[in-house]
Amino acid sequence: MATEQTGTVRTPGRPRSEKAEKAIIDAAIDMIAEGTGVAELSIEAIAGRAGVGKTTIYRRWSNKEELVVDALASLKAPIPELPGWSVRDDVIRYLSVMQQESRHPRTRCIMNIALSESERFPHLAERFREIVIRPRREVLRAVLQRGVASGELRSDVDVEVTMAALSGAMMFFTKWRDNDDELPADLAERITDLILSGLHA
Amino acid sequence: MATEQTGTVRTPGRPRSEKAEKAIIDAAIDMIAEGTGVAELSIEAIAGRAGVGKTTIYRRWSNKEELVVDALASLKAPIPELPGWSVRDDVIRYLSVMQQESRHPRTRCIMNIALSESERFPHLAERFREIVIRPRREVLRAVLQRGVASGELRSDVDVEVTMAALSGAMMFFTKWRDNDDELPADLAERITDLILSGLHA
Amino acid sequence: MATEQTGTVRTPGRPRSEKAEKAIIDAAIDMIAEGTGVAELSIEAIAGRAGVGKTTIYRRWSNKEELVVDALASLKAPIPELPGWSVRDDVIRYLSVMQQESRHPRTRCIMNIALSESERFPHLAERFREIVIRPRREVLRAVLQRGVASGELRSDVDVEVTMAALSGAMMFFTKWRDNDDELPADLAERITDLILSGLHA
Amino acid sequence: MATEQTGTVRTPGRPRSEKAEKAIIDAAIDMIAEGTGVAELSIEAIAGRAGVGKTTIYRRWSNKEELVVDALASLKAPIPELPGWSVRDDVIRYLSVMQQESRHPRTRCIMNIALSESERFPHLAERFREIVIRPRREVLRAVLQRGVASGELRSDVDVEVTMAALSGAMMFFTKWRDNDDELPADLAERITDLILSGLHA
DNA sequence: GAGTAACCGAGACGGTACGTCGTGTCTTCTT
DNA sequence: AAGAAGACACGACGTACCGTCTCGGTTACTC
Repeated sequence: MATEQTGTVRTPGRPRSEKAEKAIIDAAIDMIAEGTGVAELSIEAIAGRAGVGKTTIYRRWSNKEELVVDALASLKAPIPELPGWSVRDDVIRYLSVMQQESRHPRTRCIMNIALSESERFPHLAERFREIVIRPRREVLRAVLQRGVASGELRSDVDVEVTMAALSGAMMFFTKWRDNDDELPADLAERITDLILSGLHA
Repeated sequence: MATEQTGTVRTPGRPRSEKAEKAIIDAAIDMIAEGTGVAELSIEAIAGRAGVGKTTIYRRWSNKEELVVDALASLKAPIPELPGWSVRDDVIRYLSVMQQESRHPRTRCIMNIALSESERFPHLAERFREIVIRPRREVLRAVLQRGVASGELRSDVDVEVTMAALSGAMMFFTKWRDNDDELPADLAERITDLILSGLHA
Repeated sequence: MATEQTGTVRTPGRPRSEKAEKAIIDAAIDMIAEGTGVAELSIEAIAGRAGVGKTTIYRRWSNKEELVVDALASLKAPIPELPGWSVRDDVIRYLSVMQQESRHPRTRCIMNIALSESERFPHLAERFREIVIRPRREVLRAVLQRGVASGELRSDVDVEVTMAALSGAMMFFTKWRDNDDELPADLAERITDLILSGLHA
Repeated sequence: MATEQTGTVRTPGRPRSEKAEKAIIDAAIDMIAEGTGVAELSIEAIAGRAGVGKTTIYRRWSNKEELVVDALASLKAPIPELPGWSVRDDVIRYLSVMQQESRHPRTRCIMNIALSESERFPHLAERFREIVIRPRREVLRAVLQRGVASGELRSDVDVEVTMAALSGAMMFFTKWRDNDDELPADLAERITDLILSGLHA
């Protein structure tokens, strides 16, 4: 939320309508999800679609950025659950889910917004890091650390760089391959095997 | 160029001024390089700075996108030259240059524009792939293939995925690390050693 | 007013600023009065001088015409008061005032606009007829009818044509005489005597 | 013509195309006659319709005004011929023709342009006076002077004012009557009788 | 018959104004 | 005091003409 509620003291006057808040966020998300470019995602259009006055939006968020940040937060994609049988299996599953998600329209939208607007709106990048990147990184780090602990991976593995290599390889391949190249079905496996090949104990 | 010249037939009327074209591109680049966000990069501002009428811009490019694409093309960052002594040295140098470039303001701007606008403007991503990604990929691929040929790398190395892992690790680390983490000085080495460790013959 | 208020029902939302409306009209009048041709009387210039956004103008008037019509209406030149001693005296006075007015810059401007734009903007002619021509015609008609009633004029006088002859003679002489001819000082008397000479009882 | 030919000395170079000149004037007249407002009568539109470059127009006339003036000149409405039987008959015929003309579309256009643009373009008024007003005035003056000479009119008639009263009455009635009033069929007779009534010897 | 000089059409040039749209702020009445 | 409605000043959008300027090509006269 853009405006914090200080303590539990009840402010005087009419309380803010939660319905309005929801309608605004929903309208914003709908428009993002419909592929409306971020350029066309005007405050006026959101207000119109939400059936809400512009004031009601600006009372809550002072920028389009802050609104988008909050809309983004409500889209929190589910974090993959990993069975934990082996490092290789877990990493493959992690990357597979990542690849799958990149096809799902809603996730695509989050990614697009996050990537395309993060430069314009620094808060947005920060928030994206916080709600999308960090939780996933925790999951992946846990997998690798478990592998070190279990002796499946060498004890001197550079965990941070390994994570970057795994996620980065998938993202780079997905986004910057030549358009006419198709995305290999076994990409997750190939990345995993390549990177883990030197890390086994 | 936005308008192609079909053959050598001369169109009637006054030819378009190359000077104006250059002034427009230069103005656009300057504004991008000064950190002017793409949002503030208005056609009117470009026209004003270039000392040119708006019509002269719209006569050549029908969109801000097309103009930015062409401006981008003229920014072609230099491709790193690699000494070729060993795969490890060349890859480290390649990644180091990549890391250095990401600090240089002009390159930063290209990257920012390319990343942030590529979703809004599909042509832009395509052009960026063509003039920035592809040439660098060729260089890196040559290094790896030379390594395979010389026996420095195993003969069954998955070259494409390796390239993605190398570049992706660097990009991911650079862009999505936590803000308070500092970028390690020996990042290029660490990435290289991690990924090549399993690939040596 | 461009937009009529139907009844007393209050429209929702912020009401239109009467101050802005006045500033716009004033700016338009000032520019007209300063001799700014109607061609140079651009909406942007009016907005600038009135310290008002263009939208605020277009919200009220959809055309330059409608704005000019309303500006004109607010310029209503004063109608001459006639002492009523005799038809001849009153008519002479009426025509003299008409001649005087044609020299006063503000009245000149109304006339110029009305004459020069009435063909382009039909509403303008209608409005001019209504607020300038008609009231004066009433005054003049009253004079002539009083003359008939008092026996000063013949009872079969063609009042409408007489009025047209009086006003028309003055206008025609004023506008279409050769440029090097000077306007005679006793023009009002000469016209009056000429036309009334055949109408005395 | 806007540019004068000094003497008969032949200027060097290719002579100006009379065909182009005619095409330009014709295009302008056509557009005026079609009721195209003077505002829409753009130089570019004239050039386009005439199949001529803009330069060819600007080489001959430096303004839209000068072009319109020349176009106007080529529209010279025919001067009424008067049988000369009696002053009354001639004046009635003169005014009738004037009234008829005001209905003919081409004449209407001349009038409209002349009236509506004469304030913006002073040359235009001057030219209109010269080619339309003055010749007609000569005809009318001749009629009145012949009447004085023949004894039909009093010898002290104020000829100039009489002419203004006759023409002015007709113009005023035609232009400024209330819209719902119809133009009386016998208007020319009524004006004539009214004004001449006091002038008979 | 080769120059030469002004013409021709086409159309690009730097400008100015157009009328529309979205921004973030404000002002009104209603809940 | 928050709600919706909508007006406010501002500024960019993309379009249309303005009057000027190049282009390659076309006449007509002069040498």
